Amino acid sequence: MKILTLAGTAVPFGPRLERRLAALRHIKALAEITESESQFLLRSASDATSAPAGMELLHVGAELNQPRIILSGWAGLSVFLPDGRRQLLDFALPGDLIGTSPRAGARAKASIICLTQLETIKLPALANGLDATGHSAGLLHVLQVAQDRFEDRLLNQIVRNGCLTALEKLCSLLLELYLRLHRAGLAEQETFELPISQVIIADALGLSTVHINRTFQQLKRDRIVQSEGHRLAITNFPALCRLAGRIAGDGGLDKDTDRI
Amino acid sequence: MKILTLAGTAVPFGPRLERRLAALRHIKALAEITESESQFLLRSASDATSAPAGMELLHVGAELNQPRIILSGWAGLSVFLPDGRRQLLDFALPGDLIGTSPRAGARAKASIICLTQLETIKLPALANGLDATGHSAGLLHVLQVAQDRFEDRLLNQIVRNGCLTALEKLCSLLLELYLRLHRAGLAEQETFELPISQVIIADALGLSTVHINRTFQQLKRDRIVQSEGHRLAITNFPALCRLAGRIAGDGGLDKDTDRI
DNA sequence: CGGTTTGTTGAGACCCTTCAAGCCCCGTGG
DNA sequence: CCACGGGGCTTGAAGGGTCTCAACAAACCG
Repeated sequence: MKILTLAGTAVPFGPRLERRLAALRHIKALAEITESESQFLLRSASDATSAPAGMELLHVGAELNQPRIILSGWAGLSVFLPDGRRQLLDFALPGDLIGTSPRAGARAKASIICLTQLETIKLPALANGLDATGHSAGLLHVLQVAQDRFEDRLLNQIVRNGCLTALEKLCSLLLELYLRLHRAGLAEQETFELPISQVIIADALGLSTVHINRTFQQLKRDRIVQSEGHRLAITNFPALCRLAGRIAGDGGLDKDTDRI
Repeated sequence: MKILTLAGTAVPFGPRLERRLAALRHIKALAEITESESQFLLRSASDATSAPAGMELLHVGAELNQPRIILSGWAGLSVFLPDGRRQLLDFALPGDLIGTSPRAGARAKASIICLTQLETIKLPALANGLDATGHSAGLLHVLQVAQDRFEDRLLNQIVRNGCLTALEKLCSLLLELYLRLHRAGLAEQETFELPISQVIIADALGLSTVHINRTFQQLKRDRIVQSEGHRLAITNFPALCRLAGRIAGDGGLDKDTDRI
């Protein structure tokens, strides 16, 4: 913990420090940053804050100048139609960067809603005052990688909601979630925590909850997945990939892209 | 045409110059650029090239380092599934910038297919060697605005394909196309050229061509649109907006955003 | 002019939705 | 302690939206 030995820096200690280090780990998983950039982040990160499920973390139109890292819990990028329908555009999982954009002055195009209790930690604005502080290259790259993955997920979501059947949609979503959680270290042995209700999955896939339920049952009946409580286990990975539309063969775990 | 008077620059004249000026107009419609940036673009733009319908302009995985402006014709961002299904993610219309990204080294996540005969003009790489040439701020802003609109359209496409009915999907798409063409100066009196077949619309909306056909007929029967040949006229704009899910009221023409 | 693409129409089947009801779990309050 | 209520999960039945298949007309193109 050589960070603590740095002269003149007011870095917290104990659990507060741990949260910041966790956030830093997530950042470093996106792109390589310099030691001085790490220090900058550690110093200017806030303490972790918690928000209850259902709370709106970011309103449509809000300026994207307040980056946060999700430490635990799930959130969802949502659009609400005038008549009450809701469409989930994307999930935000632990380790994901939200509330920011590589484009200075950009505004949120949709709300971010807590799907579970959510623990986040605020970071300094990464894009705006970068040049002044001299921490540009690495942090900019972090933003760009995050943006790149986000765009990948949007494209996948279009294909999912566009031309797949309900079974394929569900497989595609479960596979994406698994791969993302796996990369974040939150999935082992093809098993992961799925802390959201079937209502939310229905909103993401544009299906009714009743049909999500029946489709899920089919997936279990066919021994492709298996669940107890909120834990989901993939028991036939190749079949899941095939149904999800992924090209047969490897599971894509070794690839560096999110494309499914 | 003071451009021609510049000493030491090899700017073409006649129809070749006209194409470059058209491309420059499209760029300037995205964001303000300096006079020297304009000169840079005019000098390094290539001549216009034409590609037939069906041709693949950009392959998945290709590096996004060859910007082009569409001068005429339509293209489509497409994903192909192993079993032959196709999903159109986005349309590229005259004036749109393709084959580039604000992220240096980014790669195409989907193919770009000519939907009609397509006339394009190549520009110098805008993102890569920017700092060296000194043409950075304005051109970077152009890229970011283009990217921002692209992202807007992706989100709209998710909502469209996610939780709308066939009628609503079609209205939403027609409205987006109208607004984009209107901004590009290609629509007047709520009438525009729709040079694509119903098959392509079906691929974009994730519906069968048969159902697109019937839905289109319903739209005409309800006197919301009207068509002769490949020209489409919106005859009940408020109704179209309402069905498209837009909040009742203005048509959104005065707003600066693409959100529908 | 023939062949291909596009638009159109009908009939039947299938996927998915809606509505309704019941169950289980859990937190709340009496 | 139990009663109560709410949210999530499950199930059935009926209906509708959309698909597939098939055929044909019309437009387009070489």
